Amino acid sequence: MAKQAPLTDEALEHVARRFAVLAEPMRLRLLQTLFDGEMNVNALVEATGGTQANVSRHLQTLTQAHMLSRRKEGLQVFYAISDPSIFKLCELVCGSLEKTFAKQAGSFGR
Amino acid sequence: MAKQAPLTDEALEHVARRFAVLAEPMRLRLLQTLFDGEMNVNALVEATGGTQANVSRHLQTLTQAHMLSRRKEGLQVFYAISDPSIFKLCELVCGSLEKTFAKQAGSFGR
DNA sequence: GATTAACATGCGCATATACTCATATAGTTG
DNA sequence: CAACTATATGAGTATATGCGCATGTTAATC
Repeated sequence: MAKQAPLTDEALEHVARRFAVLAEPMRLRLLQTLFDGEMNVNALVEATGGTQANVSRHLQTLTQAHMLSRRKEGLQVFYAISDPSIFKLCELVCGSLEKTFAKQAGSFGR
Repeated sequence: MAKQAPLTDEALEHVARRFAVLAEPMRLRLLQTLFDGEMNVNALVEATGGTQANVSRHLQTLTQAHMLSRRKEGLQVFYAISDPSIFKLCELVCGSLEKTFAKQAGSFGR
């Protein structure tokens, strides 16, 4: 654990943007679905229950954030998680949320 | 590492909300400032350069998300990081961003 | 109890973004 | 080249949220 140097304003904005990408339930669901491995858009549409247009947009956002990789094969496009830190991030947040919920003892709802 | 069970829609929304709280540069700056330990609002206002009203609002958001603790002492209110996972979260994202920037070789700016 | 200090909050505005619908693009097959 | 499939994208709308300004609230001091 090295001592943290304060981040510049620009760095903070980049970090914030990265968190913002993860701040949408649909994108999290897509990531979660991709935990099992590469998938094409249609499969993701069916797995998540979203519309094709919306899923496509979120996949674009995730790809631009360098969290997903994009591989074209004929008519289909396959997406896969390209940033392993995503797994740990989700684990961390889930673990932290479990503790919070444990404290609140099931009485969550804002 | 246990196998990940798929999260419910409700759980996904909670995770998303948590990420959303971290998706603002000003809130990240506040957290970063609080890495050194407890501080009162005035000190945070000076350290971050924000307005008092804005800092207060962000502190409220962070507290409601159970990331900060709030301690009142006379006229002053002291805030401190109450969720240790925040440190690891920031480390993870920063590390991941460094890799991304290394690939882009400094040519970031959308 | 009036004044002052530290912090919180109501309100309005501006901006960002998620969603839907329709349409465009790329690639395959007849 | 026409028809079809898989995916992407432009336009419009609705909602969320960050910010500034002003004001409210709580607590200490005179």
